[in-house]
Amino acid sequence: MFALVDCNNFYASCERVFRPDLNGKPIVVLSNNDGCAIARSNEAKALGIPMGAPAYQFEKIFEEKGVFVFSANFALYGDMSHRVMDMLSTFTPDMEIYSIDEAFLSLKGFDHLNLQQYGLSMCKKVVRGTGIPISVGIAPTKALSKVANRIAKKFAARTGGSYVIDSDEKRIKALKWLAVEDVWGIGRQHAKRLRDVGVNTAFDFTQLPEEWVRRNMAVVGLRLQKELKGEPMLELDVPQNKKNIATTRSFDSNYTQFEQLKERVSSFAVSCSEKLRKQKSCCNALMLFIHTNRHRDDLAQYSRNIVIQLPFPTNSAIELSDFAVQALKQIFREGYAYKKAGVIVMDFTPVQNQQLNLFSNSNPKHGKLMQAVDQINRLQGPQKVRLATQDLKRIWKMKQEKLSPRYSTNLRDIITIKI
DNA sequence: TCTGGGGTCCTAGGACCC
DNA sequence: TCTGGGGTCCTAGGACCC
Repeated sequence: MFALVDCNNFYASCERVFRPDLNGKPIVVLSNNDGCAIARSNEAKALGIPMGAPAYQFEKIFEEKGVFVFSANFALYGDMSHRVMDMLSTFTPDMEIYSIDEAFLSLKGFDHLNLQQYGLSMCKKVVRGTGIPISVGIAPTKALSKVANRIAKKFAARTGGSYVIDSDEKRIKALKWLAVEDVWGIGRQHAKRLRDVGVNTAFDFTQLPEEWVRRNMAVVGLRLQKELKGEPMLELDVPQNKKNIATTRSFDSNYTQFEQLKERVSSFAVSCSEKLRKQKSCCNALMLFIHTNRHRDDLAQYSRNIVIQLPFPTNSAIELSDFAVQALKQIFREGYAYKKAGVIVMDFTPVQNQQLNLFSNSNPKHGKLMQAVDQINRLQGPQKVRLATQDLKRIWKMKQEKLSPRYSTNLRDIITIKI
């Protein structure tokens, strides 16, 4: 059996942990630049604020209904996530952290336990230890544990936050209840096609002939169908190094100057290089993209990307920044108002076994230098040491008007309790 | 005026090899 | 007039996830 544990309205719940006065109040967390709603408390959902809602379109509702709005505080959410995962890891030796707020737990060999109770004990321990409410779904396959989790959450009043699918009756009842577009692994495109052929529920999907599923949804769809029928096709995934690493941002305003973009692009490359070093990889290729604001049809549109193959594998901030700026020179055009850019590094090789090039190689001194930089930044705070090509004047700043304190990761932000 | 960011996997088809 | 068989690798595009 697998358990799928996920945190309820995770980002909103994190904000609530340190603001208990917000219990029962509507909360919305915004994306970078305070752009879109990326998390909502149940109360905010009830007000009809959809996922991804542009903040400016809902300002009036926020105001009128007294919604508490927060800028995304990833330092806080990342730390709270660690705490939750730590607690969960005490319930099984075998666990896969699936996302910032979700984990699959293997319950192999736990058959002697009352699994419903076991799920409830997870809820109790995690909420007590971290303040974050969770839901637990338990079933014989990963896909079914996702279904069970939905039920646990949706009917929390009855389930207490934990639900087990351990019989065919329960499985079929659950699948008949679940709309096909809500199945894990069925997105918009597949959902539409399925609805078109009269498949409305997860159960209908399991009744489709395998050839149809194979033809229209490939082996991924077939695997999913079997999982929903109760035949396990997916194991716990072991953590692997990333195959691509990206740093991309929308800008707070439109950029028209090469110099402005250059500073940002350089910073994105530096950020990628830090992530590369963290997983001890070098990259062999780098992609850069820039584009104007797609939502503005009154402005001239321009969008391009370019991939450059590097002459040698590297994770040096200096070298990657150079390559990114070279790439920018190739695709930058005057006369456009740029709104977003990003650097994506690809085609990794491990640091230990680099293929050297006869004619040009990564500067051997950079390894030591980067180590020193990483160490300083780790101790003194991010971005203490930067490249001169980066935005030294700090002319840009992400819009974050409603940022909460970093309660759990910054000494200055620790709460004081008056007794 | 204001609209996020970061990932994965699979497949078909073209280019190439012997 | 007749014109094989069996592979691999790469890439773009499509689908999905949180």
